[in-house]
Amino acid sequence: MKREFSDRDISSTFAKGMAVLRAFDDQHSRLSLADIARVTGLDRATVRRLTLTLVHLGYAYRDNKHFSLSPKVLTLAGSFLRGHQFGTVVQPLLNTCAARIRTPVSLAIVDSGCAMYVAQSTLQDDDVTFGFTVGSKLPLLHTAIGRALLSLGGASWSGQTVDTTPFDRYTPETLMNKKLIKKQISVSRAQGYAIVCDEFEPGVTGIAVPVNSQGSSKVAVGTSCRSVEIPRAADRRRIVEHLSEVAQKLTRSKIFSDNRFERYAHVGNPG
Amino acid sequence: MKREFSDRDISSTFAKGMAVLRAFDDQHSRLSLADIARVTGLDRATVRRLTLTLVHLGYAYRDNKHFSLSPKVLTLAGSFLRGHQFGTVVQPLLNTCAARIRTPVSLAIVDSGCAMYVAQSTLQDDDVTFGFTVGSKLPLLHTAIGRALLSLGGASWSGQTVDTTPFDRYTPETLMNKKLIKKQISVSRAQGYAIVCDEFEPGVTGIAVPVNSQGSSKVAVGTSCRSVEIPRAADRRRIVEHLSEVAQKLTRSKIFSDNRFERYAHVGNPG
DNA sequence: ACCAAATGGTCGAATAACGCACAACGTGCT
DNA sequence: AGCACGTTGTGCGTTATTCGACCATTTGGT
Repeated sequence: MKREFSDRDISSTFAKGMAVLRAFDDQHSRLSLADIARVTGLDRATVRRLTLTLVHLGYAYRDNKHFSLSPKVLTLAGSFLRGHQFGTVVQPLLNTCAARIRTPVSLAIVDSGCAMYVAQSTLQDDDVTFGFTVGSKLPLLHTAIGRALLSLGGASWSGQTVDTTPFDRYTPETLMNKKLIKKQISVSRAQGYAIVCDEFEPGVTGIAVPVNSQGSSKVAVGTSCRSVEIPRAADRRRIVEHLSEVAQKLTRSKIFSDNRFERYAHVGNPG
Repeated sequence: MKREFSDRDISSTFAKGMAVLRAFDDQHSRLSLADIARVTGLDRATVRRLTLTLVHLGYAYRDNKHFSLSPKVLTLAGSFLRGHQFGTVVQPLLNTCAARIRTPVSLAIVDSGCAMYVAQSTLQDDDVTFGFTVGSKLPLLHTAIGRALLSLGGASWSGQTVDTTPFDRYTPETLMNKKLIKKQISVSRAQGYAIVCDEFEPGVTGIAVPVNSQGSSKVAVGTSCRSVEIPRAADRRRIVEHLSEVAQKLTRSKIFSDNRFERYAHVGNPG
């Protein structure tokens, strides 16, 4: 019989297991087997086996008939973070920048149609918290950091992304016209930074700067603050300058450059 | 034929896939297929299929004959963090505490014989960085946060852990005598905090406080600073007080309480 | 208390994955 | 070159996993 999905080089069992892992998200941190089966669309018996495997390996806990992720999943993220020197290089850069501009600074990349935070320096003594963590996803089209990411890469790519990415009206200010969004992205590309007011969260303004990563990976660094707190152009310029400094240092650090991200297989074989 | 490993309720394929994921650690962020096979002890053909599956799903990148984790693995951690309200509750607590005591504050749990960081507030404008991130693992026996964790749970458990956990001599100050380590743990248990000088990193002192989680999960909050910077007992007391305040607030927040962590399967079936 | 719907667990036939053995290729060494 | 070595890729028989169906219990409604 034929395999319905892909070649022999891909293990559907493992793929299903990862789907089970991903079934746990922000809103659904406690799931029953039936829940997981519904979310993933997999057979219930299969879900049961895979979930019990997860418990057996220590990546999930069981509470009678509910399951939840265990902290052990953090080890996977930690390997990535330290392997790419986030602890020693990236985090200090974000920290000092956040201290200077007095707002939380985040680093994001593009992941499957979203901007995803990969590092963050929250402000100390900050009463406001947006609740974002490493791994948080934000819309690409209606956040400053998203538009900074879109301004990397050519206009054809960003235009295509704008055309194909669905989005909601998050606030009354959300730009719904794709043409206007593209215009804003090209403005951001020209001026070297993106600023978005109240389009995603009411009363919150984001400012972000793309990181020129010398390669094809798309990285941006940005910050958020209350819209009322950046009235003057001088303040904005100061923030942009500090973010740009971080972006430059990241570029020079080569952490994101060349073939560490996104590049697939650049063979250099003679012949 | 018999199964060599466990029942029908566990999928060895999925378990092997997770082993491949874990093969990538701090030191080895770029691995070839043969490397992965060696590290995991799995068959090379199997490793090849599982790794290609990982690439197919977007959790890993391929660079000709080397593989590395992709940022997508952070989504798994993010689900855990936000699902347990780390962004909204835990992080602000750590941030304000770090600002008050002016040293980085971390939250750790016990994970397979180690203390593992699950949250952290690095100090802004800090020139020193230990390079730890979420998911970092530290020894349980020779760090303050580890001994704070050991002071939770009974003396029998901590004693057994001390007896069975292998360790190295990290510095000249590292306590090598298990009896003395147990003594230190019981001192920590009595006084409500742990302090460890120079035993893991030379010149670095750690102070940590256990979080009474009302359940069986083991959580602790701690900080590190240069040993020369905490000469006076008053300073230490101040740090301990602030850490204890965080611990109390975490206890009251119930994030770690009852059966969210560590509890396994308390079945209530009659008969 | 009753039934209906949903859930967790189990079994067997169909199917997918494993692990072995072998081939192809690139690399370094004498 | 020639050889030894390490690595990636591929077939095939054996083994494990899946999927559907079937109970046993639980849950919720009236």
